[in-house]
Amino acid sequence: MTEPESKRSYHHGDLKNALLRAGIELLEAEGLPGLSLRSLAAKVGVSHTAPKNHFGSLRGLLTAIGTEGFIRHAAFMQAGVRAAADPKDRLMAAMQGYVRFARAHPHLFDLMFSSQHCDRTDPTLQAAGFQSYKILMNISKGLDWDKATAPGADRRTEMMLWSLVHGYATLALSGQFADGPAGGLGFDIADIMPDFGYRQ
Amino acid sequence: MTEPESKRSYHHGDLKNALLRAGIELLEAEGLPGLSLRSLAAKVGVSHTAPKNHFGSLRGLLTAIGTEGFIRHAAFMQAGVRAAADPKDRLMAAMQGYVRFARAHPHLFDLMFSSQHCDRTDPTLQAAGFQSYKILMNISKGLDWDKATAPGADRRTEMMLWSLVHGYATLALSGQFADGPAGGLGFDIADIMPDFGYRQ
DNA sequence: CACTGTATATTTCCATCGTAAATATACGTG
DNA sequence: CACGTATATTTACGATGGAAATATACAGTG
Repeated sequence: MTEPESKRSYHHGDLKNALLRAGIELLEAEGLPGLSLRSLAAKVGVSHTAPKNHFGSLRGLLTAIGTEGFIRHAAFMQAGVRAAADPKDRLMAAMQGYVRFARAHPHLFDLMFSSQHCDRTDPTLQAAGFQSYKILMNISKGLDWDKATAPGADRRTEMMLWSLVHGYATLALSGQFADGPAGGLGFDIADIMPDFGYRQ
Repeated sequence: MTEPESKRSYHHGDLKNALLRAGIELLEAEGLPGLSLRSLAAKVGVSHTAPKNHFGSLRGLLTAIGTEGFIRHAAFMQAGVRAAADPKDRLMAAMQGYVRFARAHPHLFDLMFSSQHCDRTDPTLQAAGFQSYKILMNISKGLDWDKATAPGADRRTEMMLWSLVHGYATLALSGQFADGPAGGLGFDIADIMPDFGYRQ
């Protein structure tokens, strides 16, 4: 009774959001190959060209889904950060949130960073991505390491931490840590994070 | 006159290698979307179903290309390593080779790590990937950091370094470092690598 | 209320794609 | 030479994203 879920005859009324929600569901259930304009339209109950009015093209739809992905991604990072008081704990919480999201929503995570499927020049997508980055940005301020006094230290620190956690998440998802000599599994992001200190 | 490049009538003679070479060319020239069985077959001058005899399917072809990618990737890493005598220099050379390859062959690099397009259970692909990993493995031995005495220290060190360099390469390729507040560019992998020491 | 412009959705059509099945051709081995 | 097999081709099919023309409903304006 709160939402207009009733069947409209011709005009859907909330197609854009419905496509987004159903699109994410399809993506997480069947992966990217299962998410076609036609299968999505069928799931929502519209013609396969209806999405074009709202997203322009498949690429546009995927970009919108990627944007929503970054919003949820930021929420995962922020989750443990609030509770932590110590800078070190906040950093660890953000990193673990990053990885936790990747593990919980692997297909969405892949899509978000795929310039293959997303239009990375889209301002909305960029803005959403920056929200995630900003969390790491705030948390990495004051981190002490050998380049903390070099020119552009803050930017360096952000890039170093982001690279580390993103690489870990990516490699873990693609099963890269599993092969190797005898299975490299069993190590969390916390186990491979240098124990940086904080100054001030 | 060394290679049998002459026109054969029906049987190509060296189709498998020809498809691999032309496939990599197509990939680097037009990206993954441009590399279709049909466009590739046309480029080589055979029917679009000919590749099936050698690779089974498109996925099989892409997996073979990914394998070749790892071989070249390992060569890029190894390139600077030989010349360097100091452990630190060798580590830096390997890392820079990793990034240099990603920058020089972005589409190939993407494909190699894409479980979307490659069959990651393929033994040949896994073996090739492990060759790259082994270079980093040898070089990271003896690296000194706060987890160098923890259980499974070697494995931790490998994963930490691999995550760092792979994350950097991936994020750099997807243009992720470029957006943010005012463009995060201008920092090489050397600029964001903690200055680890070596023991012994 | 009637009229009209616009946003939304459908229908139809097309080029491209990967794959399967049946067929053709050449090679190698006896 | 003959025969089996590896290699290529031809033909056909279902699925996909997109373009274009058409239909339907909505929102103002008179």
